[in-house]
Amino acid sequence: MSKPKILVTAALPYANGHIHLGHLVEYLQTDIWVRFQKLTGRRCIYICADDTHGTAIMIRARQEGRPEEEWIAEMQAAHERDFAGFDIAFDNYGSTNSAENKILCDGIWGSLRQSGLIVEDDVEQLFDTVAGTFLADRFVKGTCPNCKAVDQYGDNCSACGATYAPTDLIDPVSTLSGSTPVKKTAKHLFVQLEQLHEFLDSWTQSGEHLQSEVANYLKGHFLGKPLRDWDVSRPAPYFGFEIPDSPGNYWYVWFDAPIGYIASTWQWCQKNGESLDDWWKSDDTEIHHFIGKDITYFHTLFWPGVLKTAGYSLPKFVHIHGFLTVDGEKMSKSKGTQISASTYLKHLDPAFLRYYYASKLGPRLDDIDLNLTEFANKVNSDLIGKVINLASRTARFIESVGLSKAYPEDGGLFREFADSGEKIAQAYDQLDYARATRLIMELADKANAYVENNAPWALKKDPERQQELQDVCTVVLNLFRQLCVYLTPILPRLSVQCGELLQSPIQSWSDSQTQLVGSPIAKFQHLMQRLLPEKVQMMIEESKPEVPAETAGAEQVAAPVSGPTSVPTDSGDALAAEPLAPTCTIEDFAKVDLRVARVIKAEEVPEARKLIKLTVSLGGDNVRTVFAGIKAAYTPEQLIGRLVVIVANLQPRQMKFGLSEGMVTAAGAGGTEVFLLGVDSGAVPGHRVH
RNA sequence: GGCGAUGUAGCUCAGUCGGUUAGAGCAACGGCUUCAUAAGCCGUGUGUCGGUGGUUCGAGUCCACUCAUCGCUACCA
Repeated sequence: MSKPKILVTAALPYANGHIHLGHLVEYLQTDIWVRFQKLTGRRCIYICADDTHGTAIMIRARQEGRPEEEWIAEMQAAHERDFAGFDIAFDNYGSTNSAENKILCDGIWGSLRQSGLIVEDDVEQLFDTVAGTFLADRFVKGTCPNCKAVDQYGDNCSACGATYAPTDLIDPVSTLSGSTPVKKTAKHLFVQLEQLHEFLDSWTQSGEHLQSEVANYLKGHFLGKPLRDWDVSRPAPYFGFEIPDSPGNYWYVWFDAPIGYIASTWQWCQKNGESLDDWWKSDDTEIHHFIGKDITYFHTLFWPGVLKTAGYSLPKFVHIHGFLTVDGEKMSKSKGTQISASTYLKHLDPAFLRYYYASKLGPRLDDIDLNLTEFANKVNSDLIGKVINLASRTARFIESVGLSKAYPEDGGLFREFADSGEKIAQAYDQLDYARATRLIMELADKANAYVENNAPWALKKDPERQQELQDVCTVVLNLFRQLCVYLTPILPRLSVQCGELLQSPIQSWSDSQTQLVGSPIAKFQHLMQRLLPEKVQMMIEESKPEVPAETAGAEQVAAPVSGPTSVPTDSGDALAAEPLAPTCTIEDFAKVDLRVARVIKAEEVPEARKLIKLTVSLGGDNVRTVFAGIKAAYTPEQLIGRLVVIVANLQPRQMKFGLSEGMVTAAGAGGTEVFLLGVDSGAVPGHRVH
């Protein structure tokens, strides 16, 4: 009997902020696991979506003066771009604001109604008559009813620690409008979770679905007493889905958010001719949720309760991870340690972070620390010094002859590497990536020692020993390939590069068991650049706020995934003006060879209206002529000497004024709005852009 | 306050059912090597395993207390 297929979800990022390195712990942990499962031949899909509803989005859109839909579309595009930048490969990335989600919410709501779980009750809340909306706790400030401290939020007092309802605040003020809110009663709908108490007790405590500390936490914190009713509705105005049988009321964002997992799966099913029931109502599918520890409650009590009631499969496992700290402290905007995904990508290779996180991630809820010094050391030492170095110190020796015809005697190394596959696979499967990387690096050490003991550089000098040289390099490159197979879930790009170098793509975990002999190898080129510590510093500097952090207010609403998220807000005009192109694969992108080049000459072309004739150097003798349509934005003098990024393998084009042998990349709308792409210091002509 | 966790070498962490002189990687130091992206190899660790007390022939490993750190504490998203 074949193993069940696997459906994996990561928490839905909230459409109110950008992805930062804290969020990425989860998406990378999940991506690595999915890639591992796929590599071993398991049928597995990775599902995610943007979480788009709620008061915070509504308020934000109002502040921006545009429709919520526009705002969330823009955020979603940014999220997807960030994920793609880190090689996080979702099978489907949906949105909770989708037609599919609405239909599913309706159905699940019907089940809850039918099961008699829904009750109505009046809730008194503060209402902002100016903004015309009920106020969530964080949108109200006032004087603490207990200690009389002023300027406290609606839920608890930072001075005395008292907790209270916002309606208890003395002299409350709405942070939205500055007006004095009034008390107003509205009807809310509740889910009586207590009716499912017995089921939740056994599901959470079975030891099969949760980490033990999570089960303990739930037992101690919630399950020891009656479960409270869960308020799942919000009165208008609210950005979300209106409840069909309760007009004027909307589902609370946390009701429809997890249903987004199903909705996104449904979209995937539609695209791939699959049946949703095969994935969400079948014993032949294991559902695995990956979440941060801050949203444990929703995924381990409420969500199983909903699934159970509505007749969907329960999660096989909810994997919960800890938070990210940077240099041992909470991420801090002012210290520049709250680093956005896009800022990271401007400076550093995503492979670095993928590897570093992997090397620190275990199966438990401990927080993981991004120690910036260790980050640079470890990445350089492990990836460049140990693994990649194996290829770069041997491949060149046998570029012309390829691999030996028969696999040489290697003292059992290949066998040993192959046999380690099982242990490494087990570590991956158990989410113990730290162990997996440790095991892989142990092997890399052995491979390097083999190089040392067999000194191919000495063999090279002796014409009598060329066969030996080829044999030694064949062994090392085979070991290198085994390491690449084992690292594929973490470093998919390296895996592809290894396939190109040895002209045999890595397609399966079992590739680590087969020897490559008698085949040619490609000309060696660097597989990865070293991590320069100064780039880390630049990244931190760029992450620091330019102005002091704004005081608390509507801007600072937490995202559903760990960590604070307020970041500068850019307008969506540029994106709207030119919508995203259809998705391209990494292979598509790899066809375009972008190179850093230096402008060594720039000349006016008198007859041309838009063109400047550039002579650019890729280093050495490699000089070419490029015509660029940037006359309105730049003068030739401004260009000489600077570094640009060019498309270096573009088919040359005969233009009126001469042959253009490439294209200079630039952003902007055109005309005077043209901004050449530059590179951070450190790059030199000839560097490829990856 | 309650609850869940964590506290082992300068840093990040392993230490399985309690059992001989407590381990790894990084960093540091010494030597070797030069094929490689100043990469590699060999060698070097006097750590009261947060503290106190207890159980035991024996505890980093179990128990109690204690200190420190982190997180959660549902109508916040």
